[in-house]
Amino acid sequence: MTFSKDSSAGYLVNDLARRFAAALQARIKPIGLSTGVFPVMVQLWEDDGLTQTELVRRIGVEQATMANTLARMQRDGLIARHRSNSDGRVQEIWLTGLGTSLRDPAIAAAESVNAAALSGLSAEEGEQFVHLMTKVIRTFDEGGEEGVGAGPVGGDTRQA
Amino acid sequence: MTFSKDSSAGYLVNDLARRFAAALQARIKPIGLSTGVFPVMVQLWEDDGLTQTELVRRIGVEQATMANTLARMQRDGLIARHRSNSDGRVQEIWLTGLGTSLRDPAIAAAESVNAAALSGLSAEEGEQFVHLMTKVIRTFDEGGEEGVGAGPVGGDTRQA
DNA sequence: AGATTATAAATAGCAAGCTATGTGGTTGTA
DNA sequence: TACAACCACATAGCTTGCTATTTATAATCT
Repeated sequence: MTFSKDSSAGYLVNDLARRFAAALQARIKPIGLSTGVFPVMVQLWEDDGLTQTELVRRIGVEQATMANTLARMQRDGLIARHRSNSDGRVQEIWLTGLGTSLRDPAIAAAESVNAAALSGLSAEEGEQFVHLMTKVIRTFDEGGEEGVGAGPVGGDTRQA
Repeated sequence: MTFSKDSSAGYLVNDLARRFAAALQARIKPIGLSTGVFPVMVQLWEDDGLTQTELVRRIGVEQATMANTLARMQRDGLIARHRSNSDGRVQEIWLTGLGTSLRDPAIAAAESVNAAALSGLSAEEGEQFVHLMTKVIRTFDEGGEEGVGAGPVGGDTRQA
């Protein structure tokens, strides 16, 4: 009855997340990126010119969080924002040359973090790990109304 | 080569951590606790009167983070801080009556989050999940110098 | 057309993490 | 004994997340 943190899924997930973030930060800070910016860049490398709303939908963070992140990204020269002509409320987010150029090193950094983190697991265990996390995320998504979660978190969890 | 976030361990861990945190927050906010405070309370419920340094060591957060968290906890009436007589630098952290009284409901809340989150897994899968997370954390700990991580994170990872 | 409602984004303010630095108290040593 | 080094804690300032509210533009409904 002593609530062992060593076997609490929530405790471990939180611990792991901070470790992953620190490891990623260490690798991408030298090229001018940070953890909060990373998911946005990933989306833009895939589809440039998205709107803020669409980024919010895909990444699953709150609109206010996204607005702040984009402001920092603009300040740091990673993106530019243009008002849409068809709808005066909308802003399209476009990568700058700098932003575009960071793609390959940034993705390499992220993949190296994943590889290092999973290096203690067999290939099979690594797949299991990813599979189980996906399953738990799905549980949060489904149980959202009745019980598990309470926020947004986790945009675009469609089953391909 | 499109860096699929759906199979990136780091991406998934981060997503999961935010979901767990939101779910826990929703359950403990009504009793006056928050996610940052929770690990500190767990330690104090186990060993009251610890010093800040000892809490830092056990929880694995930076000293500055702990100082801020403790300040909020004091402001909110969860703890009191007394200077040690034997060493004028040290402060002992003691739970207030309120802080002590929250133990059972808070632990129940945390356990209900874990149960809900893992409700989509079989008992075996749940154990696997916890086991794999522990293993990945150990990898970070070991590989710390040569490669994986870069911060502190994860206090007291002794193998019982 | 005018008033209401809805939507996109920004802003205010807080929590919780981090790095870097400051400030006293303690220790050890020349 | 004085001073240098060390240690515990606090503070400053940043990022990244959140909720709640505001502002501006569309869209809709009499």
